Amino acid sequence: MANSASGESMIARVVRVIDTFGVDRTVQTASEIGRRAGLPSSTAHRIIDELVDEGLLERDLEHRVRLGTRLWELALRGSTALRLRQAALPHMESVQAELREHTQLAVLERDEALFLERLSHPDAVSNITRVAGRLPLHASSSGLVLLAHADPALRERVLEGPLRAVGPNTITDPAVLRRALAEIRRSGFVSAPGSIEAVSTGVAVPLRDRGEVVAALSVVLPREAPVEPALVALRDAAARSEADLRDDAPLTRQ
Amino acid sequence: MANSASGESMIARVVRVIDTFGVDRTVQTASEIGRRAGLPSSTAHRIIDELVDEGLLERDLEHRVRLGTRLWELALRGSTALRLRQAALPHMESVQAELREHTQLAVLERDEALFLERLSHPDAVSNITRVAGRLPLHASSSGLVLLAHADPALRERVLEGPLRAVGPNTITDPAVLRRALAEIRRSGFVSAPGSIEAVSTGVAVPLRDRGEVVAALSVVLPREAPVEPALVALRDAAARSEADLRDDAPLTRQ
DNA sequence: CCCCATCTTCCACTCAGTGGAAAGCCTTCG
DNA sequence: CGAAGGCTTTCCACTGAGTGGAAGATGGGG
Repeated sequence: MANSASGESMIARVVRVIDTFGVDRTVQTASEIGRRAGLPSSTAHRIIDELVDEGLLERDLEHRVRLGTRLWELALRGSTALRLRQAALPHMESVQAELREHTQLAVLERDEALFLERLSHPDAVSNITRVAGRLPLHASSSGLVLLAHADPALRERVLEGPLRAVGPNTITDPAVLRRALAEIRRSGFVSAPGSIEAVSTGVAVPLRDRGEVVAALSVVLPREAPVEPALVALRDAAARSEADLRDDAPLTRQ
Repeated sequence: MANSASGESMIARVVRVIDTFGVDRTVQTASEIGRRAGLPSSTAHRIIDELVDEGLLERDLEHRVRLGTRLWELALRGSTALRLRQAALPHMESVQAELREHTQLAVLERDEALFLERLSHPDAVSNITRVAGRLPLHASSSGLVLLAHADPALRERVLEGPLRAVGPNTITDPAVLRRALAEIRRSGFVSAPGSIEAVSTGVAVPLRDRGEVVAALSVVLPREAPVEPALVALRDAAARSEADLRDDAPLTRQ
């Protein structure tokens, strides 16, 4: 029966195929991919064959399939994510060298925080954040900063939605969250002890491009560590990153 | 007329659309994308609309189109590129801090070197390498290492192809290149003064995963700088990165 | 040797996708 | 202020890219 019984498009199917891969699932057989993507086996094989031909997926000698390097290249080369990371990375390195803690860069993706970069430090407290990983907006310091400066319609949707606890101190009361977000906008930063894990405090500041908040820069401190030095370092790093974004702007203005 | 007059697939068209973006072209109108991808305007608009719906592209309020953050996420989350970068990044930072020079990580992509990471240093000499950028294999220190350890069939194709000069000292004689590659395999590193730019020397070593060369780790030094300290630092970084890859392996063994 | 999972090939069938045409919108320029 | 040009949106008759079940091949493990 052609085309698909469900009426879905080829693009939707390709996204579902690529979406089956994750940090914890970097290699699969074509049959596994098909099952996870909800596709008949012969259809899955055909689509995967073509993605391999285009370099978006790669097959090894045992027929196992991985995401292709070409896909990585296409997705990064002209991306906002790369530009943000390039601008922020040297300054994140400075923060991390000075504070000896995890340092992170996140952006808003739909209704979650997506982490573009995470410089881990062996001295630092345990932290679940992953590069290309997501966390709920209300349950991470980065997410709180992004939510505070987000489009009001999105903010209201998040405030109305379920606010599930992730850590022992995750804010789950909408009224409390609303006040916290207002305070973040006023003060320009957040310090969130225990929002994700009991032993740590996330500290985050906004990173702006032409006045708009485009990312959040954060560190993860031990729970009782003083916040002020981290805040100073983060604000400095954000300011320098913003300057680099401005310097870079003519290049991207096509 | 349906389907396409050229008989090409939807996947091929989507790749052509995304391929129109690059470091020097991060924002375009849908009409520009269509022209560059060789698609009729209405077809281009329709494909772009759907890619936007899936988050692979994003449209701003002026109808300009960028690569989507969702595409970045899908391409990175389960990718070999991310895994290699995560393993290597802390050690690249150490190399860069010690040597105060550009530090790079590259993989083989078809018949070129693709740069996964590049830690730039303000003190360092000028360098054209870009993250998600490519260089010919024979014309960069990273590329030479990757080529030395590549599949023999690929190596022969490169040796037979035109070997264009990129810098003043790029090797363009196949016999000379063949000997250089053999020496790299013997010695385990390359020092390539002027292969890209007159003022600099690239030094690169292989990075292995389960015995196979999966990447090249390199630094770019001033032309007359001593190579030995850089080589020691790179070898150490490669060894530590390889250890981190081994530690990480159970996670990715699904 | 059997079982099971994966992969490959086939093919009748059909609707996702096509692209030219027309019209609307917006910006720039004279 | 109107014209020009480029972009975007909508329409729709048309059709081949894409479908998925069936059958068979392959290979690993018990």
